Amino acid sequence: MDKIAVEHKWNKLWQEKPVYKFDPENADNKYYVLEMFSYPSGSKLHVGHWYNYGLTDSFARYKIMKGKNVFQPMGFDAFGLPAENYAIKTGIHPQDSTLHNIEVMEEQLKNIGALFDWDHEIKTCLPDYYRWTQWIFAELYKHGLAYRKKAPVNWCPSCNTVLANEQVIDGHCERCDSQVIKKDLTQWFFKITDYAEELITGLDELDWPEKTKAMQRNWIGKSQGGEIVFDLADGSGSFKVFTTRADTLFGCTYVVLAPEHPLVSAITAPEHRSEVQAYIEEVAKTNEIERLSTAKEKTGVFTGAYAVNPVNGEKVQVWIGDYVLSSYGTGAVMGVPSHDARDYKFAQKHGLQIKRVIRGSTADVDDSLPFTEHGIMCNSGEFDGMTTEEGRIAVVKKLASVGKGELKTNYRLRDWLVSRQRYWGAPIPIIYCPHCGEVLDENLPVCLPYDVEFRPDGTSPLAKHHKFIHDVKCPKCGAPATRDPDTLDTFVCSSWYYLRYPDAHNGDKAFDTEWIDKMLPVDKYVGGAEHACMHLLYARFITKALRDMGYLHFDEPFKSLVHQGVILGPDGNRMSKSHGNVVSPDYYVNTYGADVFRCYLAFGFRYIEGGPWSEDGIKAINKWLDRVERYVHCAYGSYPSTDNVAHDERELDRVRHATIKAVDADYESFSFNTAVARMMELVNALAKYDALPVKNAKLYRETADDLLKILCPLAPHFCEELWSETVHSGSIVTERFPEFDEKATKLAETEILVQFNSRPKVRLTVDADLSPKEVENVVLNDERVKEALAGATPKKVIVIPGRLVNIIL
RNA sequence: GCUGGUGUGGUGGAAUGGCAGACGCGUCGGACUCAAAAUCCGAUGUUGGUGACAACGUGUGGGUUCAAGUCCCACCACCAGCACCA
Repeated sequence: MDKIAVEHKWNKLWQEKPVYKFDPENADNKYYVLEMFSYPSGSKLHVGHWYNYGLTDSFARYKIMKGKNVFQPMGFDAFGLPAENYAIKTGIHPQDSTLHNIEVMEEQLKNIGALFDWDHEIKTCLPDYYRWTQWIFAELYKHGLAYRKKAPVNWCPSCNTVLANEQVIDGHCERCDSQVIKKDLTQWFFKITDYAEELITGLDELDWPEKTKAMQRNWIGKSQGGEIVFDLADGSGSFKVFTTRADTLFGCTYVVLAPEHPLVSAITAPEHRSEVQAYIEEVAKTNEIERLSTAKEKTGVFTGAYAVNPVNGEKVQVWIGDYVLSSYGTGAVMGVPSHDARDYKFAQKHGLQIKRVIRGSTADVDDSLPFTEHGIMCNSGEFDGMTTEEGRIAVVKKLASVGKGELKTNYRLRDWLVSRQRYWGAPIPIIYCPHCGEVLDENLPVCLPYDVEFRPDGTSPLAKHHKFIHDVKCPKCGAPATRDPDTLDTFVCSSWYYLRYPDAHNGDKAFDTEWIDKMLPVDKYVGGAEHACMHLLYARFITKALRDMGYLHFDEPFKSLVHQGVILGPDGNRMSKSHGNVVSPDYYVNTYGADVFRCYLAFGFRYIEGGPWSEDGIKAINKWLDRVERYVHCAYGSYPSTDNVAHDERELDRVRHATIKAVDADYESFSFNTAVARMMELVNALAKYDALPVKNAKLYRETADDLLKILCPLAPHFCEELWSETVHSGSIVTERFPEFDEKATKLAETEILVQFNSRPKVRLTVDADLSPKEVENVVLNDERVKEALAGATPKKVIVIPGRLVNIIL
């Protein structure tokens, strides 16, 4: 068969007259399969696209054959930096390059032969989509989940512009290499922290890879402890510290405030002022990467002020240090050098007192300082003898009773900064009025103007578009006003696209609530693991926020998640132009065809693992499909029918049923490599059978038909061709996946291994349906076994039906 | 440092606690052929033995069990993510 010609033929026929379509009338039986949509880059589909889209399509096809009403849409995450950077380099407008790239990619995607539902296609850069992205911003705003505040951003003083984190390389600007500094700018945030707790607890019920759930838990960083009030010794005020180890409070010998802490300038003593000032300026210069480096020495300066340890009234020094983060907890920590490695270093360096208050709970522990293990409290007054676990609660409760503390849970998760000083994104629908201030623009879409100077020169590109910024009146009072010049992070676009797909052409709303309540959640979501803490977290947040607003009624967007592995270059490195190890699918697709390429990707790797590319074996897959073709032709050739069923026919039937059973389970669990292996075994069985002089044409044909059906998800064009070549009418694509007969998967007789004291000794064949007791009898009465026993009486006989018998002497 | 994962022949990779290495690749041998390609058949964990066979063998060291790649404990290596989060 000329596989490539055959693929072209069926591709064309299927596009003219689709053989499968999602049926909206049958939503009760829906199965929503979703691959993470792709960024429309200028280059061709790479191996990773094929791996993700090709094999997930095989899964979707399997589900269709299992009778599911599968919905598998496709679209493009079309806003974003690369298009804009490309425009800066070449002068080609992002909209033009993006829409062109999408056209090219649509064609390429069709070559895979996947059953994407193009009627529901989404392009996030078009107004009929981003209009609703803006609507989501508006709804979040109305519900207090979108707000503006000053935040530190990466600022390049030479280019005079804000940089995204990815554009900061080792603390320097990627374009001009000058040192990046932190600058406070007013930015829009989404209040994802309101959902921190539910985003953690919700993970428990999700069928997601443990790794990904762990990453999200870690990212959200729940931490239970207490806030403790320290009064200033001079009575001029107080501040709080957050700690998870209140049990060590008696060992607190100093406290450290973040340099940005609001109290710092007020409490600094005159003789320390110049030193403190210099330190704060020094800190402002260092970038965040350096500041947060664990390797960096713990620096800090004394403010000259003293605070009172509320649990024992002791006076302790107040320091400032850059290792204390203003954005976490209260921006202040207590220093307990005896029981915290970092505090220990700090205290040693600055000559601060070290006071032990926890001892080991058993004598044999190494209790040298700093002692960071759990143990028993000592030197802690009334709390002496308590375990650290009891103490960390008891101390806070005691302080709470006198108004000096409370139990508190903190999260590491920060609110989501969504402002981007970039052109190619969805404009933020906010208007600034001189009289009314910040006003939401509900007249959507706020269209992104085409004629914009997007070369970076220090301000947001949209800020220079006079008409966009100024041609607007305040919706409240009608006064001349201005628009927000920033655009939304593209992760906002991708945080809700799965909700739009089922209702992609709805012109009245983002989606119909009743309809998406039926269509969601996504039943199987497949994409790269690199999105664990970004896209996958944002999407969960947006779903929960929309649920609380009443726009939908489910808690999680993606019930079941699979990460495909990464196909590396032949050298074991990630494929990249700089490594020069990029493998293009085109050569293989043009040489062997899309089906062979897909089958090879299926067979060569564990799907979730991936691995280095190697073309060894792609020929073997090609050869194997040729064998399939040969035996299918053989089944429909000139062999006479006969009812003379010999042992080997039963064996063929057994392999057939066992294969259907195994392949069914393999598709279900994305184990495509073993699915192919099982099918190879079936072909081997057909080959043996073919060699027999006596043939049962009916069984042979049924087996060949079944083989084509179970292979169809991985090689749809190839199987369709053979299906139509033989006597069948209609498409194989929508045939039911064959059923298997459990009884038929087993042999009538099985070989069992007889072990003596767990060592293999004798093999014998017994009827498969014997009970364990009967097997034991047969074995013990076997001549060879008797001989081996030599009259000895077994102490114990262990029978594993169908497998082995272990005789213990 | 923390979290998660991985570790099996020359190689990609299989194994609900029950005969490790399925299925392929590669290699070796053979058939067909004038020859080659294609195709087909056979062998292929390591070591010893002509041999039936024996011993060893799933990163290392212990343990549980009649039985461990699989379960438990301690470690090593590599990969990924997070990392001064109080």
